[in-house]
Amino acid sequence: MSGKTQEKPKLTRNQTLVLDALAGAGQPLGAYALLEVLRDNGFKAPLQVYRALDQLIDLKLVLRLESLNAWTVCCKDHHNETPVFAICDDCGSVTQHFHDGLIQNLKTISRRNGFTPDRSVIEIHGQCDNCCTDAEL
Amino acid sequence: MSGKTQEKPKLTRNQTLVLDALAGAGQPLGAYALLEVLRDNGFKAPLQVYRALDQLIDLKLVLRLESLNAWTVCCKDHHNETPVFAICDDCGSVTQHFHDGLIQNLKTISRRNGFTPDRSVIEIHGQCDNCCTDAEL
DNA sequence: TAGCATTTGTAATACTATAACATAACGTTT
DNA sequence: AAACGTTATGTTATAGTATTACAAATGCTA
Repeated sequence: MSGKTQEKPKLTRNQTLVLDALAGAGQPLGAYALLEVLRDNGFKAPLQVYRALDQLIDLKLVLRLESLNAWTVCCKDHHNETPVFAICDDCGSVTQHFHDGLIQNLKTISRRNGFTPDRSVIEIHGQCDNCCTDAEL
Repeated sequence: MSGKTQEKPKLTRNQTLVLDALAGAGQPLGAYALLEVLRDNGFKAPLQVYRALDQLIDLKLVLRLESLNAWTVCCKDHHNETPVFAICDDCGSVTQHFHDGLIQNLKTISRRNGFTPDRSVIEIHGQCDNCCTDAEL
């Protein structure tokens, strides 16, 4: 408990359950995987998951990985920055990275083309350190 | 015509049909939209579309828009570069852009984290020039 | 507590993608 | 041309992902 963690503007029960499930998983989960995880908590239908996810995304607490059809918790202290996801296609691990220059380049591309950016999807697929090392053996 | 257009290493019938349908659409199409377009040409099942798309992607003639579940033709003369897609959430128009610096940024992020990149997804959502102008009225 | 907005529950359905298996077309070697 | 392996195709069924529609419950606020 360091300082002020007033991120949560009082989440509802379902939102809290979904957020905790994602945080506990340590990796992105699909909607139906979340549903299975939360059955013990009374979840019975996909919509309960999808609704909570939509709201958590609005609150910038959760991010969607478009190329995986999955969701993950937003990186602490970076709730207003666009993340770059590095997705290992071998082991499924996903890491988040932040790079100001890259975001500036996206803005430059947008401006040059008269495009008004709202949100960006940046996902690198490949192999993580562990899996590369394994492959060398 | 102009010069050597030896891009096509002899496409099969279904591949040609799908590629032409995408090129003719002028915007990304979903798999089932393609299926409808190609029913007159004998297409009857989604798999015919998905298989042709997979092959065209391998040939780098078609690209998938992950956040739209749709596909579009690869920009001429850029078949080996990673595109940045600008997607208008109002009118659905999609444009492709190429930016070396941005790709370098992705490589830098990867290298710093011991990640070996294979393919990247870069999609900006927002409003295109036309739709921004309309909104100002 | 009455009224209104938001959240939740539930069932049904729509949309997207793949598995499994049979058949046909193609290329190459004899 | 016949035999073979390979690739492409056709077809049905099914798996995986997401939304619509409507009813019921909850929470806020006047």
